[in-house]
Amino acid sequence: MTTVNALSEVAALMGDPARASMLSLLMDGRAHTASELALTAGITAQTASGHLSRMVDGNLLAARAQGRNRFYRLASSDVAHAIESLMTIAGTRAPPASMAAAWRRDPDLRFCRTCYDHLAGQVGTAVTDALTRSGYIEPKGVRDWTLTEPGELFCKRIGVDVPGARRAGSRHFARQCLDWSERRPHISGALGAAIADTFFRRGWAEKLRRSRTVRLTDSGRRALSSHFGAAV
Amino acid sequence: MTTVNALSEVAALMGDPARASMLSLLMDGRAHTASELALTAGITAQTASGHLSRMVDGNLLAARAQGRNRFYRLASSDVAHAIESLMTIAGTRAPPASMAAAWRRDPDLRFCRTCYDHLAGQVGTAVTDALTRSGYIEPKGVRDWTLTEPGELFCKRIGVDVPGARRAGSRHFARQCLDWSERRPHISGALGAAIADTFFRRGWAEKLRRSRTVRLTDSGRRALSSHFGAAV
DNA sequence: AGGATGGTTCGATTGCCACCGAACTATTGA
DNA sequence: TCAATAGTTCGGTGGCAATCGAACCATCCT
Repeated sequence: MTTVNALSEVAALMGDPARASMLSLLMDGRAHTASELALTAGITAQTASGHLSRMVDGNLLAARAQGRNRFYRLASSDVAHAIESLMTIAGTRAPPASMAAAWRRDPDLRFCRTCYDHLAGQVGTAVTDALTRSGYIEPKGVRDWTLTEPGELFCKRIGVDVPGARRAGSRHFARQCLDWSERRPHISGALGAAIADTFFRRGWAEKLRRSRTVRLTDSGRRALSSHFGAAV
Repeated sequence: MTTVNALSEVAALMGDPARASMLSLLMDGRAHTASELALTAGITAQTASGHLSRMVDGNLLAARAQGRNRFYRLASSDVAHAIESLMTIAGTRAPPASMAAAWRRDPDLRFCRTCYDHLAGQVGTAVTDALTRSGYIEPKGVRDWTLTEPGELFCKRIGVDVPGARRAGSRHFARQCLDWSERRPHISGALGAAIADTFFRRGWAEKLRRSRTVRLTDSGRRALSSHFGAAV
C-alpha cells in the first residue's frame, strides 16, 4: 500500500493546474526562477513558493540558490519522462523545445567557454549530460557529483587524470555549477578541470586568446560523438 | 494552456489514493469488476462508481458490461506506461532501506512481472538487454526500438508473431518502457506483448493468479540461456 | 547606510471534491 | 412472481488545499 500512496502523491503533485504549468515550462530542461514560474502559472509569488517547496519535498524539483534568485529545475530525467508519458495520454505532444532558436544569437560564447577552469556553455552541459546519462557520474547531495566505478574506467580510457584531481588538496572534487546560459548544471571542481584539460591536451578544443570563448575542433566534435554519444 | 490543463487533469485523476489503488490493481493488464475495485480501494461501491466513470471519461479506463457485472480495464498501454513511470519516481522517493524492505517482501515481483501485457522486472530487462546485445533490436529515437533484420529472423525462429504485432492497429510497435524496479528500459508495445505471449505459450513462464507476478519455469530458464544467452 | 528586488512564512478565506446514506435500475436465479 | 446481487444516481456533509494580503528575510545596488 505504501507504493500506492507514493503513486497517488506524485500524481497529485502533478495534478494541480498551477504546478502542471510550472512543470511544463521546466520540461525545456533548464532551470527557472521562482518568479518566472509564478508568472507562467498565473499565480502570485507566495502561492508559487508554496507549490515549489512542495515539489522539492516530493523530489520532483531541485532548487539552487544563486544570488537572490532561486533556480528550480526538474529533479531528474525520470521526472521528465513521467511528465512526457502523462502528456502522451493527455493527447498533447511534448513541447517542441525549440528554445535553442532563441540562443542562436551570440553563439560562440554560449556554445563553449571556460568557467574559471572547466568547460561551460552548450558543450559543458552536453558533456555533463552525457556523463550523467551513461551513469558515469551521479548527483551527490545538492551540489556535488559522485564519479561511479564505470565513470572511473571511462575517465581512464579517454585520458582524464582522476588521481591527480583527487590529489588536488582541499579543492572540491566534482561540483555542480549552474550554467548561466544553459541554466542547467555542468561539472566543475577538480574533476571538471581535469576533463577540460583533457579536451585541450588532446586537441579537442582550443582557447581563443583574450577571451573565455573556446573553439571546439573537428576532432573534438568527433570525440564528443564517439566517446560521449553527444551531438552539439 | 489547453495542453497544460490536459496534463494536470490526467495527473489529478491518478492523484487520488482510491483511484491510484484501483489503477495499481489494473496494472496486471486484466479487467476487474467495479466491486472488486471498490474493495481493494477500501471505499463503498457508490464512491467507486463515481471514480470509475470519471476515469472512463478521462480515457484512463475502458468499461465493458457483462451480465450484471461491469468490467473495467486500463484504456491503453500508454496508460500503463504512464503509471509505471510515475511509480519509478515514486520509488526513488523512498529511502533505500525501505525500498530494499519492499523488495525483500516481494522479491518475486521484482524478479519477473507483467507490465500491462509485456514482461518486466529482471527477466524483462534481461531479455531486452540480450536482444540489444545481439543486435536484434536497436534504440530508435528516445522511446522506440527498431527490430533489425537478424532480429526479425530470431523472432521467427523462437516463435514470436512479428507480422501479428505489426498488424496491431495503431498500437506502437516496439517501445522503450522504463522499468521501475530495474530502472532500465525493457521492451513494450505490440512486439513486447508478442514476446511475452511467446513466453507464456511455450511454457517458459506462467502468470500467478491475482497478481502481476510471473513465475519463470525451468524450461524458461533454459530458454533464456540458450536462445537469449542470458542468465538470471 | 538605505532602497529595491526576489523569495518565503503566516493566517484567513473559499471552493472544490471525496465520501457515505438512501433510493433507484438492471440482471440473475428460484 | 419475488428475492438477491451488481451497479448507478442523488443530496448533504466534511475536510483539505489553493489562493491571496500582509509581514518578513536575504541579497544586490548605489
